[in-house]
Amino acid sequence: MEHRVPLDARKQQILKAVVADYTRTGIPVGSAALAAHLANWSAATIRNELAMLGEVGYLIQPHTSAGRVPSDMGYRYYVDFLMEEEDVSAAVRRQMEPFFANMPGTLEEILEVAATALAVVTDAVSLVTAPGTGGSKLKHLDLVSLDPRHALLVLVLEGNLVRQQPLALARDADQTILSAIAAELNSLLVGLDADGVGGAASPPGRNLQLRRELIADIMTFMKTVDAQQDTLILHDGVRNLLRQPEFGDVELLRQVIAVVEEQRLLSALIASVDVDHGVQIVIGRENGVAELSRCSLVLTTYRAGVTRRGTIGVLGPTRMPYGQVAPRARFVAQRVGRSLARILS
Amino acid sequence: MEHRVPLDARKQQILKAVVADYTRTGIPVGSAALAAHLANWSAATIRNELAMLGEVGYLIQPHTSAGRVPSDMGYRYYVDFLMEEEDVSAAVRRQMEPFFANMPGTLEEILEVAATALAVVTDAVSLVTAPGTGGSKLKHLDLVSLDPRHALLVLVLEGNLVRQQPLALARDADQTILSAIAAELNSLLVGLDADGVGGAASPPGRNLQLRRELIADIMTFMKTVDAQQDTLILHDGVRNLLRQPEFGDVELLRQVIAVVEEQRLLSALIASVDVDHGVQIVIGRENGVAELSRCSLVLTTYRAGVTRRGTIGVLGPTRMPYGQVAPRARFVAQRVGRSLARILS
DNA sequence: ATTAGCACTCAAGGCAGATGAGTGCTAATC
DNA sequence: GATTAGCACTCATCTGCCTTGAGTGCTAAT
Repeated sequence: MEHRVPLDARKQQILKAVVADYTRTGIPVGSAALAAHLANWSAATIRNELAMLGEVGYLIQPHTSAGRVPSDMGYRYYVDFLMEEEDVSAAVRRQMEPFFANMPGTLEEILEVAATALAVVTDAVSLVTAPGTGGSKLKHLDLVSLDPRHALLVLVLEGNLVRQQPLALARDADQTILSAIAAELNSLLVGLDADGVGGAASPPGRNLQLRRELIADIMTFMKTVDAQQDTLILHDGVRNLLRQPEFGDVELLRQVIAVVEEQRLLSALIASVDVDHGVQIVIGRENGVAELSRCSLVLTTYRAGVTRRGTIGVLGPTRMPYGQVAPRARFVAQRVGRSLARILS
Repeated sequence: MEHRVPLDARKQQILKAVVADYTRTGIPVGSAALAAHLANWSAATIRNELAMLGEVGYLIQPHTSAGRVPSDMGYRYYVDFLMEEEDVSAAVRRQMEPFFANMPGTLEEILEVAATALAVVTDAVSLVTAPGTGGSKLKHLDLVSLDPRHALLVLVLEGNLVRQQPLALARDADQTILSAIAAELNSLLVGLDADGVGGAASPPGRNLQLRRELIADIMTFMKTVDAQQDTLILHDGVRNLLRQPEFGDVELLRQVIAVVEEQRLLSALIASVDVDHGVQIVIGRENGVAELSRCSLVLTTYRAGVTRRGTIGVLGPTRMPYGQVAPRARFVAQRVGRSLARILS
């Protein structure tokens, strides 16, 4: 189990063929099948090479009389050195068309549509996180009177993210008062992030106490928004997993679905994605989550405005057509970025 | 296959015992097991009764040498006449506590939490629809300048539903102008529903053209919100299905999950729920969706404010402890109603 | 009307042998 | 020295066969 043993050209070609074949059929591939593909060498030669690839840990033999299957390490080598990305075919673009055609107007809806589209064209589970707000700045605020002692705080944050929160007021205030205060606070706070809001000092005058408390409330709420935005993960396409033969074992499947539905483990995993190095592929056990040891992740990021980024990706069986999935994920990420550019300032 | 054949007391008792046993174990129940429970009669007597219950269609025998399983009709009789609802136990309440304890502030989040809690305590898939807005009224609006030709329209609707939409403006307008217009429109439109907004006439004065177009935009957007709100269905707990032995067949499971994820069929089904007749139970084939023929639905409604209602329910295998699931669904629906009452005006 | 007794049915599980895909090794070939 | 044909060997999978036992329906006794 050496680390990244270099391979000569023939071994590379054979490894690549094994991955290709196994990805397509899902059954361990033997020397005869390979010899048919790679006409240059006989089955016997290939058998020798297979044995060596097995020794260095790139291939696994489920049992003595079976063919070979790529190990996690084998996939890693494949992905790093051998994989060729296919262009996103016209057929696939057409398949996604209906989703993108009437792209809706709000952030959440766009992400949802993207998740669905990506799930459809990758035959796996798609994962989409909302763009982190990472200390996003206040763009506008409003106060709506609910009753004399309660108001609804509405914030418009950088990126046209709208969030609302009901607040208890320290003293009675009707809509007229609230509107006046909102106007004052707008001129005071717009352009600041949560910390900036916390440090802002309301000038003396009418309703000082009330304004001070509202500023504190606004800061708290902005921090909450910043925090929660990062953890939201949409997903779609769980149904696709059920078609994969490797999940014929229902217990295995249950664990995977549990991880996807419960999100906790997933968000940790996704948080570790390197920022925008194209597509990042996490293979099998590399992900460190025991329940996902038979799964791989293909992750990329999309841009939401100038500074913010979200993650978009795919969770599927380790036996996945990486060469197709990666460009499709990137494609959807780009479309999302473009759609967001339309609705974000 | 008569319709709703009446049963004498003993047959009722036996049917009830069959349902109870089968629900617990998941394996067809035979005369011996029943004789142990119902000490009054011997296995032979029970065998006779089972045969008769089979003839009228309440029980099914998977094969000659197997015990009996309730048919959809059998479950229907059970649910209508024999079922006893269990109180929601202290243990279950405790299980839900953490979810309800820090109930969040927005509608979507509350529904999401409810879905999770219900899935956990029913061991099935929970379904939650947002409350229909059904012509909800405008409570407040705001306009935020994005750039001279674009503004973000923010609506606060009855029930503190906040929705936003970017708009293209007919002519340049900065934040000062927009704020002034927003104030005017507020006094003009607040309290009206989509149709009312459409019929409102802006008084002559500055920016009349702009105000008119904005009113049209607002009406269109309100209609969109009304429409989309009704179709949203949250779900959680797909993982629970995988534990049920009846879904050992992966293909069957795939169909169910596909229906849940794709929503179309589901929303039609849920839309047919009678308004607030307590809990409604749809058993097996009754639901009319072929893919869900082995599933049942337990549906109820929650109140959101005075007039609005949403649906909350459970999708699980036909073999489901209806006597437990129904009260738990009702319980969660009540808690949702109460939480919404807090955040809705 | 109920029930004990019994022959009968049939799914499920275990076992033995056949099948065949695929291997590793050896010896021949280029 | 590298390649390859040949071949014995391994072992999962499939098949058919048998056993087991749960559960039945029927008959005759209570």
